[in-house]
Amino acid sequence: MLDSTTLTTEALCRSILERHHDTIQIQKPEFAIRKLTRIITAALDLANAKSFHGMSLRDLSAASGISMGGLYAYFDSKTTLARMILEEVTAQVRLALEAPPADVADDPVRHLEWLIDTHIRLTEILQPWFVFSFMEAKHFPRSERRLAVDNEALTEDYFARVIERGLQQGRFRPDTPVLLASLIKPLLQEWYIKRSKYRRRNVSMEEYSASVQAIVLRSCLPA
Amino acid sequence: MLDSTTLTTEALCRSILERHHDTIQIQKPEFAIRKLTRIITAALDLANAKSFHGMSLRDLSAASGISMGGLYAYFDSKTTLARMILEEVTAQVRLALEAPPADVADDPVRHLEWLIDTHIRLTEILQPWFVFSFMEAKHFPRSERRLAVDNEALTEDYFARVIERGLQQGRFRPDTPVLLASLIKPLLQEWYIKRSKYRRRNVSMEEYSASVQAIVLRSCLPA
DNA sequence: ACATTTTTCGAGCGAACGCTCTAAAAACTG
DNA sequence: CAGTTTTTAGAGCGTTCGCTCGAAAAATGT
Repeated sequence: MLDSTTLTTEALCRSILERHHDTIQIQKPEFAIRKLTRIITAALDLANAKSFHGMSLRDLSAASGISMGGLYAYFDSKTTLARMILEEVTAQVRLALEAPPADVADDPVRHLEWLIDTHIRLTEILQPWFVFSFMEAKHFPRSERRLAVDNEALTEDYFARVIERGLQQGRFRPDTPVLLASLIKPLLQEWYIKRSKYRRRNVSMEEYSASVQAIVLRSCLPA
Repeated sequence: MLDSTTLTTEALCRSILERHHDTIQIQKPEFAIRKLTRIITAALDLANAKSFHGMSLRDLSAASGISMGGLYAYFDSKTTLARMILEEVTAQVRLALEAPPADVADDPVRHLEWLIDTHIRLTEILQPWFVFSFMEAKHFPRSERRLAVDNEALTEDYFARVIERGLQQGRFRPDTPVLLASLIKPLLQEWYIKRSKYRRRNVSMEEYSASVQAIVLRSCLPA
């Protein structure tokens, strides 16, 4: 079960530090994590308020309280900073969705419900991270763009495999829309991209999750 | 019926010229439309390849074949250029969706199918325009951002009204997901935002439209 | 206490940005 | 063809960008 007390920004930054320990010039890990957390927090704030391009490193320096030069002890270019965030999002999606509970994995219907609910819960906790990945990915150099594309393909694949299994087991109607797996993804993205709109309308995460589940299941369950 | 021979870039640029005739310094309309078409075409190309921020006016000058100074006879700032495109997209959505054929307007089911199909056809013809509106809107000043938000609210409203009517007439199941109208929109956006993905998979517009219609109708029609 | 390493700092670099401005070219008018 | 208006061109302005670098400061080791 996903838990917002373990999925903290600090925890993700620890993971980032491990992945980039060779390029991050700071020696003391605990020290580095604390500062990296300040940097990433500020970067997500600024990038989501304006855009990653619109956020200057002087902005980031002021918001994080770390000098221009100091920032470059943690990354060697602005693009690397973006890559850190993109890679971490992919890693967390993998962690969250790859291993469903045993009692869920057997039943395609429950598995589908679980995937939808888990994805929404994950993006609720890590909303700024997912918004960043989605909104900024298009504007990056090729290799970084691939990261975001692969990330979406990964999510779609989890759904495609469950739907395929449901069809084979005869649990889903044969005329289930072929594109269903592809079309679930935008339904999940809507939640974090338009988060403020649903907050304004007092739509809870549970309501949203239930609506998506209803739409998906009614299009693949026998009438 | 939408027609790609009347919905040309030139036709939209004529509409833009009329809306901005007071700030565009060129006197001869036919002349202005021809050049404005070159500018907008190049701007959509460049902005969608990189991003609107990433597109410099020197890029635009080179791609459109119009000098730096010449560009400013058509707009007084880069933001105004963006606003021209955003406003035109909103206008075209209005034109396309506001007046359904008489034989469609009476039946909520057919009306819903028509809205979905028409929106997909519209965005197929004007794909670069819609991608621009969606991708770039977040990064603009407040007033321009409002344009894009209103645009989405407008689309959602067309769906919300039809669904409401279907419920009142008892044509739709009472437990139709409350969020259905909001969730149709991301399904329609997926088509133009990920256009290249579906081209790669040989998914035709008709297939896509049918899938979306199936998903939507199965969640609101009685079982 | 000093020596050595690690970390912080922000002024400064070249490049690119949005935008302006004036002189020349082109297009009309009579 | 001269006179007038309209349009074009691109160098140049001030600003901001990503990024660097050497010196100061802090932390650590002996």
